[in-house]
Amino acid sequence: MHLEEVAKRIIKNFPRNHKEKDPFKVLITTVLSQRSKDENTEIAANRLFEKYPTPQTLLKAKEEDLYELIKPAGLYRQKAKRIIEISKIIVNKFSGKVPDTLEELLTLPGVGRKTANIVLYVSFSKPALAVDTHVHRISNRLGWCKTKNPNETEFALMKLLPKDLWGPINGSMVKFGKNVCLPRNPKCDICPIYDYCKWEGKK
DNA sequence: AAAACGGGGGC
DNA sequence: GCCCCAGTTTT
Repeated sequence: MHLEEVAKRIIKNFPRNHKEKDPFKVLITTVLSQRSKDENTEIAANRLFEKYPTPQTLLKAKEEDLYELIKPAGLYRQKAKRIIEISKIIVNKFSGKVPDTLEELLTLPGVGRKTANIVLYVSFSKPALAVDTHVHRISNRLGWCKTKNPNETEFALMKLLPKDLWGPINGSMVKFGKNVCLPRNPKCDICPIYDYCKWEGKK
């Protein structure tokens, strides 16, 4: 089976729907999600947006006030500082709109390639690969690439897959990574692409 | 390339 | 206590 067909099978088996598309909420939620579990991220994001739904409202927020709201996501001091700073830059430099290019997004504090690419794909429907540890690990396990870090994986996957698959395969791989292709004890017995995996460690 | 950053929650 | 968690920044 061709690599592209395997990718499509992953996408079919682990579909990912992004309900929220508002660029500001996607951006801030993704910053909150860094080094944090989904459930806790969601609690933090809901509490934050209930009080501060836009960058304009966040301009007046006190850092200490954000601590309590976003605490469940962890690293709350650092994140509170970044969220306020991001809001300032968006309002003052980008006329209140989240920028829609990789270069501009990367100028925001706490926004790296992974976070920027999520915004590009989810909110602006642009082809983008947000390569995190899951996508990195799985791409290498499958034998799609031999890369040292997520950055290299991003460029490897861009060459391997057509643009219209970048966003979908990314999200689906994360889901796959959390449900089946786990870092430590992968559930190879229920893996839908077991036959196409070149990993020596597979069981 | 590696270390620092710096916290909640589960076990 | 120790580990993981859709990372980013600094050294």
